[in-house]
Amino acid sequence: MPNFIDVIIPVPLQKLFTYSITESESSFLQKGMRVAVPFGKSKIFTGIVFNIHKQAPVAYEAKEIHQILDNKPIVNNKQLELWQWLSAYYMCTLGDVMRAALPSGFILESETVITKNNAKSIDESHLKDDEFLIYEALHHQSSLKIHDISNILDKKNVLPVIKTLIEKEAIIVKEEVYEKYKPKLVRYVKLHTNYKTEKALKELLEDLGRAHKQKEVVLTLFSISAKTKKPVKISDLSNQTEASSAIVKALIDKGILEEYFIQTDRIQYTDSENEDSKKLNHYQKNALNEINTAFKTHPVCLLHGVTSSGKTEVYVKLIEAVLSKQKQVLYLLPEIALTTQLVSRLQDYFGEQVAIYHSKYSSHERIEVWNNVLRNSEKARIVIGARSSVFLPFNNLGLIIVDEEHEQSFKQFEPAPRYHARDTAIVLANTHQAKTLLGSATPSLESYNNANLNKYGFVELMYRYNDVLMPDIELVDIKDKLKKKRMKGRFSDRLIEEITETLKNGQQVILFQNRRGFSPIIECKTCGNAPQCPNCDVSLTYHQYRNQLRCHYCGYNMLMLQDCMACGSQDLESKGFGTEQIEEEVKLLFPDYKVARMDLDTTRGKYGYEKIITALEQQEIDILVGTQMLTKGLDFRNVNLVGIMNADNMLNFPDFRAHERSFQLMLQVAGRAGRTKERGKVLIQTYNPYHTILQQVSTNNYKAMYNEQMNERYNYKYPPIYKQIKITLKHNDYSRVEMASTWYAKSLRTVFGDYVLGPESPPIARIRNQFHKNILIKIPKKQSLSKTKEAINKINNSFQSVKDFRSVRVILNVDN
DNA sequence: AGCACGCCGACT
DNA sequence: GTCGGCGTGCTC
Repeated sequence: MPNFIDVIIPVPLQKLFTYSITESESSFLQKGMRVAVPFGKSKIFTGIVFNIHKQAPVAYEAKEIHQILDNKPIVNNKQLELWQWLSAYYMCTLGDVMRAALPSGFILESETVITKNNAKSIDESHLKDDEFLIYEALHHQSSLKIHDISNILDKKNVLPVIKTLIEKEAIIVKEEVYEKYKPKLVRYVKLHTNYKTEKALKELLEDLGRAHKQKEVVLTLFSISAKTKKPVKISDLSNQTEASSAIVKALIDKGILEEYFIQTDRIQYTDSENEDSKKLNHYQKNALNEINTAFKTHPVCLLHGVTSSGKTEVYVKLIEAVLSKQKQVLYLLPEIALTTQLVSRLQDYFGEQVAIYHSKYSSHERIEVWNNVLRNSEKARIVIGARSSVFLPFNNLGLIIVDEEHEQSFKQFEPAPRYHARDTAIVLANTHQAKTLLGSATPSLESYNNANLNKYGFVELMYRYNDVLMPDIELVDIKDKLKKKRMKGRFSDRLIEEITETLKNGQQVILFQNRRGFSPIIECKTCGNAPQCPNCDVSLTYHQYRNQLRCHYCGYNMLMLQDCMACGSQDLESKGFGTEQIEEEVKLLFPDYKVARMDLDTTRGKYGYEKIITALEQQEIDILVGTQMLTKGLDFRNVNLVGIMNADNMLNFPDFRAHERSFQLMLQVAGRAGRTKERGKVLIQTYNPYHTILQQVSTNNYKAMYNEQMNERYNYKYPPIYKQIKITLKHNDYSRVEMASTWYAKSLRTVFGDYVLGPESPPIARIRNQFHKNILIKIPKKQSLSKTKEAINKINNSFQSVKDFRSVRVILNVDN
């Protein structure tokens, strides 16, 4: 009886694909192994085995698989369960989930390799120019890839040329699959076994008498191995002898030395001294007990702990308890918080058992972490990671901690799956019967609401460690200051006073500027024209450090203009409020102090972020100007003043969560001030000091914010009162999206009536030359989510079958 | 998503 | 006359 497998292919198709396998393959293969399969006309893709069965497909003949890629499953059943949930809940394909879940090194794709057909001699004069160029190149190189050919011919569409060459039987093409992951091998040397005897050794050293360098290398090898009693790395050897690798190589070639390889992990953790975890204070102990009690009745618990309350120590105790039961722990953090002190703190406690997983890691490093988790290895009992670490192959998870639970960046927006890592983590924990702890100083309305409804357990930790007082928060009315002429640029007299005072005391200052959407733009003073991005409906922003105008949406850039594009006037003015401007102004106001800036531009590169942090810690920086990045998990002893340059631009952001987010952001930044005995100071500059959010921030009144915002959400039917799905349609032809979105919304209204909003053009209607339209579906609590999605899918299918609409891209975003 | 097939404009 | 543009349809 024939055997078959259903396979997930990493393409956005809502289908599994069936391939036929042999009897022996069927006894070897297991769910979760990778197979290389032919897909389409010529390509070979990596698929994950989802099902093994004997039901032959009826409508087509199944192809045979190309190759089995694993000995053991690399994805376990619990993960496949989670993948199915993700694909259903977030309305994307299993292929989308697979792409996001696996480190890219696991997903092999075939490459077309071209070689010369030696079986046939070709009259080169019959070849056209392009054909000749390729044929000629094959004389020098035995094989070429598509990419090489594009380079040789200097064009991108090379397939027709290859086709004619095949017809002329000049070349042969085949598909080759490369394993992308290669274990890292380190080169070691030892003396060749021929010279193991003392006599042979003596002769060797005599022979080398005149080759001083080589003799030195051999002697150094002896001394290193005598000292360390360990294998000797080639790199160490050539470092210590200052001999070039050529000399070592010569010795290897002569057969005097022998090289060999040992496989190592790319990520190595050196410091093996583990610290004991700290003793908890009274409040922390209480919190820990309450969490444990909550876990008895609730799978999820929310920990509302103010900044500096010592949440981390509580986490550490919880982790210790789970580890002692031989279970795994996942510690989720927003991406930007991952490069900070917190990670090293956890490593101090748990040493080698900590593995880190995030986007700055190379694909190879991620595969190593993946394999360690899969094997439940000692090296990855605790994974600290960004949102994608919910995809790791845990098999015995005991606890998930979602720190900074309120962070919006846990939700992925592009590409699909548009999942929320916090919510996914809860589902993941459930499949393992594990517990989830959500921690935040400013919980999301969603989680706080769930705690209020008793869906989650709830624990508060409202006392700062060592009884440090909450910073004193002062609102500065810049409208009033402007009227009274008490502003110097963007700085009010109050802010300048406080900065001066703080610096005088030898303390540091952080200035926060939320740049989002309010970067400096250039405006002509004569005609008011501001240069626009040719691909998007936004003004270009000015970047001083490269003297460029850039678009934040598509990356378009041009050299800074000398004169206005519209009227030619040279009177150009930079408007707006970026970190660069602030930095410039601070430097002028406080020329005797060191000023640094921290934003996307200055933290590029693997260690850019760390460098600035370290400089601040070492007090090489007096004033740090920065964006959101400043808010995450940083603990600076000597910062006593935080200035928020302009609170209004975040409050006025067009998003239903803008107020909630402003509150969270401002309190988080405020938390950076005064973490030691002395009480910190926070100044918030605003045009509207009577804004309720600002009042709530200044009194640190989370509950007031929660109640008021929930009221708003109720009135305007927003989450968490209603569930929400956003549908975005994109096309480069405006009238086409217009028509398509009207049709789409109308169909939705036949099912959901008034719960459909739109279509509406977003504030930035065109990005990368694509026009956007948004439709919003509100889903009341009592309405079935799965039925709703079913209906949407149905409408989506009929939409796709309208010819004119097929080219319109549709993006479904659940819980946006 | 890729990739092939197929039908219309700007070049030798 | 061809080269190459991208609309349309399919992938086990």
